[in-house]
Amino acid sequence: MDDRAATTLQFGGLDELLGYRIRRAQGAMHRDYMAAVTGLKLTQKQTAVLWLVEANPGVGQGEVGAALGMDRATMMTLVHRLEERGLVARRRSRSDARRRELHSTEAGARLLARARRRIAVHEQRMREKLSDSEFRTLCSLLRRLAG
Amino acid sequence: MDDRAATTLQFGGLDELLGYRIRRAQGAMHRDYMAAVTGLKLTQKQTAVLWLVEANPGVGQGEVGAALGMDRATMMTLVHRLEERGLVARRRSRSDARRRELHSTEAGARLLARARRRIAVHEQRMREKLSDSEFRTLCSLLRRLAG
DNA sequence: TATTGTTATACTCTATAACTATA
DNA sequence: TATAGTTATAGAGTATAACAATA
Repeated sequence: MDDRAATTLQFGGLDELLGYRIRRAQGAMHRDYMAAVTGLKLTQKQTAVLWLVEANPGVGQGEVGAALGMDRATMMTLVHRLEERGLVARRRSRSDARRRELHSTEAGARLLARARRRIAVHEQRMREKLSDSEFRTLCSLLRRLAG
Repeated sequence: MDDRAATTLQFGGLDELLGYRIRRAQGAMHRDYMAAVTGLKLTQKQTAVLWLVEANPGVGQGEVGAALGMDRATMMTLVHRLEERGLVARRRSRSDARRRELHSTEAGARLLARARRRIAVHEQRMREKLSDSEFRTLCSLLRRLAG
């Protein structure tokens, strides 16, 4: 018999903080995401980079980083790993030699296609927790918060 | 002159994913949080642990981890660091020697009090982006998503 | 056998600072 | 001078597996 296990945990207001609520929701999304893409070895961030590179062939490394809220050094780590795995290619820009243009490789495109199908299932599973209208409201509020 | 910089980045649907929207919002919250608690050396997670320990003196390490969505090993890393810094104390439970009861130290309580004041400002700043009613809606939807 | 904590290990994200090359 | 990328370094969160102690 354990008194403590039976006792409800007091949150002392922690669970009323926006920061806490978002962190928990992101944690739940992350775990479901990881389960959904098992075996593909693609994190949320890596997928986002691949996704943007495929949608914007030749996009600058820094632009992708800025779009995803990462600084240059963080972006380097990510792109370096993707390049090592042959999922993206880096090319020097002809118009500005400082730039590195990112391109999706065939392997990258194939892997992204597989990931997309898995993510669709994952998104569907999470969205089922809300109505369509609630989903739109949530997205809109999250966008305002991030902006 | 750079064509690319002038061109709007195509998101190709990425920004319509719930996973993406939450990640971006969490990123924004995290950056604002870190700016708010500058100098205290307390991450969101560390603060959450301190907060729960203070609200539940003698709480089990595993319970805190479960409440925050962390597994035992992850929790160990966190508690270990807090203990090293003298912010929490670990004691063997008398009723169940497997358990470790967590207690806040004076230094931990003092630091948490300072953090709380900073976090209140941070929360206020972020909440200003929404109306009161929107804030409540957002919290409720996030809770559903995490549950 | 099941549970709690622990350790070792590994990977990812994150950022700062200093550096190179280019504009 | 300013910008884009790079490298080195460091801290933090995350999880898996194997292990010890205890129930």
